[in-house]
Amino acid sequence: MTTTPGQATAPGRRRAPSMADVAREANVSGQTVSRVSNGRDNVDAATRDRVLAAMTKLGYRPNSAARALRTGRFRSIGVIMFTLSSFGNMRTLDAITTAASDAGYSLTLIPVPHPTKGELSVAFDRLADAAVDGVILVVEAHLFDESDVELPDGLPAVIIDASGDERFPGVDTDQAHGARLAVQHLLDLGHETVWHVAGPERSYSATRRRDAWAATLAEHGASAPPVLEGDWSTEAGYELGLELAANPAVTAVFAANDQMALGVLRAMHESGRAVPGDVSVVGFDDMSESSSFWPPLTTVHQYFGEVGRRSVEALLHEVEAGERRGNSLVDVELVVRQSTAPPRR
Amino acid sequence: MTTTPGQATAPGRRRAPSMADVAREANVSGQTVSRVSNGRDNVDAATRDRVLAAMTKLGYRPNSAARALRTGRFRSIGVIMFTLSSFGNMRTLDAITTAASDAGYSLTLIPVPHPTKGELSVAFDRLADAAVDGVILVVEAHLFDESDVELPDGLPAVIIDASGDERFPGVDTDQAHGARLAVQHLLDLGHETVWHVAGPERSYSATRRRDAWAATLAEHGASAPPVLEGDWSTEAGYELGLELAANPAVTAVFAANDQMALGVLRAMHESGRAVPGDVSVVGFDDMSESSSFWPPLTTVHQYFGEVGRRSVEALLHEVEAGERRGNSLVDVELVVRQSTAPPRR
DNA sequence: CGCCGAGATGTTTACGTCAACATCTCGTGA
DNA sequence: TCACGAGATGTTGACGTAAACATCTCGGCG
Repeated sequence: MTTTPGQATAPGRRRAPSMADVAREANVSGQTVSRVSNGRDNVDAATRDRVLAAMTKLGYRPNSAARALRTGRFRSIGVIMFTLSSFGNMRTLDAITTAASDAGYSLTLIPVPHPTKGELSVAFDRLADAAVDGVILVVEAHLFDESDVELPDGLPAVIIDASGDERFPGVDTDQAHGARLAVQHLLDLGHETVWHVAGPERSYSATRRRDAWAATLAEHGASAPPVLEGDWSTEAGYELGLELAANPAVTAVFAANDQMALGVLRAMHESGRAVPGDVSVVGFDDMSESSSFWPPLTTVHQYFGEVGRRSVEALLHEVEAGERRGNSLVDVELVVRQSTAPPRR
Repeated sequence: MTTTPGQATAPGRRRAPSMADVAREANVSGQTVSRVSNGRDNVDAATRDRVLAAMTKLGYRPNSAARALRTGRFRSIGVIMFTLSSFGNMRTLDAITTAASDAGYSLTLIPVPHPTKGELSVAFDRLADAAVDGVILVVEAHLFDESDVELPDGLPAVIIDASGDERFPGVDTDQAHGARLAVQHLLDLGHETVWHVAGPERSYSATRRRDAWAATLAEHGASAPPVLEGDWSTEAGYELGLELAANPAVTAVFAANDQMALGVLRAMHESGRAVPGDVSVVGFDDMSESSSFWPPLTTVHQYFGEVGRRSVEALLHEVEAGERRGNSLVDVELVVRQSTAPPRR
C-alpha cells in the first residue's frame, strides 16, 4: 500500500477510482480486476461477481489513457474532413461513424476549416497528438498532393475519392460511370447535346465527372458546349442556371451535384423555362431532398454508406492485421425521376 | 539505461520513438525534451534547437496516452448524437468541431444508431471508456429522460435543445419565438388561421414549436386546426401536404422544418395549388438549399453555429474552471422569401 | 497416499510523460 | 573575492493498466 488509499470523500472533485481501489474493495488483486474488466474467462464466477459489485459500488470506469499507454492501441480512428456542409461528406461520415462504432472503435473528427495547404498542415499537426490508430482522409486530394506535409510515419491511412493516389489504399465512387449514365440518359431521350455545370476544378470528383461527360458526348458525336464551373453551392447553380436559361439552345443540363441542380431548377422557373418541357436537368448525389424538388430530380445515386463502410473496413484491416487492402470502387445508379424528358420538337 | 535502446531499425514495425530516444539523440534529459515539447520558455535557445532537430530526425510525436495518463486530461470532448442526417445536427456538429478545434480540443463522435433507450445505454457505455473530458448531448431529450442509465459521475456535460433539463447546463434555440414569428407573419398577411405540420411528439423542439404555434393562434383569436404530425422527413411533408392540398380551406401552412416544408411544396405543386397564390408555406431551419426551393422558402433561420460555439464554451468552462455555466438561449430570425403572400380573396 | 496438472489468483514490472524537487552554472553586487 | 540568486538542466517517482511470470489450491489418478 504505497499511495494514500481512497481518501475519505473529499468535498471537491475526488480522484476517479482506479483498479487498485476496486481490488481493495473486492479483496482481490488488481490483476483480477483487470481480467474481469477485459472479460477474460479464467476468473471464478463468485470472484467475478464480487469484482463487478465493487466496480458498480465505486463507479469504476477503466482509464482509457492508461490502457492505451499499456497496449499501444487507442481504439479510435481519425477522420480528416474539409467540411461537413456537403451532403456527401455528411453521409460518408455518418457511415464511417457507425461502422467504426460497430467494430468497437470511436471516431475522432479533425476539421480542416479552410481548404488551404496551411490549414491542412495544421490538421496534420493536430493529428500528431491525436490519439488515433489510423486515419481516413476525406479531402480534396489536389491540395493534399501539393501539400509538403506528411502524415506521421507508419500511421495507417485510407483516402476517399482521390483515385490514383498511390500512397494509400483508396475507396472511390465510380464518378465516371455516374456521369456517363447521366449524359447517356439525356442523349437517349433525344437531346442533341448536354450542357454541364461542373464542380471546382481542384476537386478530383468534379474533374472526373467532367471528363466523363466530355468523353460520352464525344463518343456520340455530340459537340461539347463550354463548361460552366461552380463551387457546388445552390447559389452557383442558380447564377449559372440563369445563363443557361437565357440560351434557347440549351435543352439538357447535367449538374455535377444536386445542390447546383436545384439552383438550375430555380433559375429555369424564374426564367419561365419549363422543366422538363423546355429543359431537362440531371443532378448527382441523390440527396434525400432531391425526390421532393420541383420537379423531382433525376440524378445519380451515390452509395455513401458503402463508401464509409469499406473505408473503415480497409483501415481496420491495416491497423489490426498489418496488411494493406487494395483500392476499392463503389458503383453508382441512375435514378430517373421527373426532371428529364425528350426535347420539345 | 534500463530498456534496450532504439533497436537498430527492425524490419517490420518498430516502436515509435519516445522522449527518451529524443533525449539520447540530443544529449539532454527527458525532462528537457518534455519542456521543449510543451513550449516552456525556460530552455536555452541552442538546446531547444538541438532538441527540435532530434525530434525531427527521429520523427518523434508525443504519446498522447501517456500524456493523458499523467495529466488526467484528454483534451478531447465527446458528442453524443442520434443522427447526422438532419441539417441542424450537421451544422451544429460542424460548429462544435470548429470551436473545439480552436480551443485545442479534438472531437470524439459517439453515435446512437437508433433512438431507443437501449441504444442510448450502449452509447453511454461507449462513453465510459472513451477518452473525453466532457460531453455534449444532441439527443431527443425525452428518451434521455426516460433512460435509466446515467452519465458517468462527475463528467461535465452540456445538453442542446432540451430546455428545462435541470441536470446539465443547456444551450437552446428559441424555438418558441421562431414559431411565433412564423405564425405571426402569416396572420399579419391576412390568413384566417395557420395549419401546422409538426415534428414527432417525442422531440422537445417539435413540441415547443407546436405549443408556440397554438398559443400564437389563440392570442389572435384564431381557431387551431388539427395538427398533422410528421417525422421531419420530406416524405412525411409530402404525404401530409397532399392532405392539406385536398382541403380548400387551407391557405397557410407552418411546417416544423424545411425538409417537411419542401415536401409540402411538392404536394401543392402536384395538386395544382399555387404557392404562394393559393397557399402560403413557412418552414423552420433555413437550410442552405431553402433559398433555392421553388418558390424560395420563407423560413425561420436558426443560428446553429452559435449554438455549437456556446455549447463548447460552456463545456470547456466547466472542464477547465470547474464552474458550471447557466442555460443559454440563442435567438432566431424570420427570413421572408417568396413562399408567403396574402390569401387570395 | 502422494504426485501432477489445470485453473484461479497474486506479484512485478514497464509503457511514456510530466510535476516536484535537486543540482549546477553563471553573472552581479557588496 | 565570494555569497547569492536566477535560470538552465537533471533525477526521481507516480499516473492506471496489462503482460509475463510466480504461486497456490484442488481434484483425480496411479
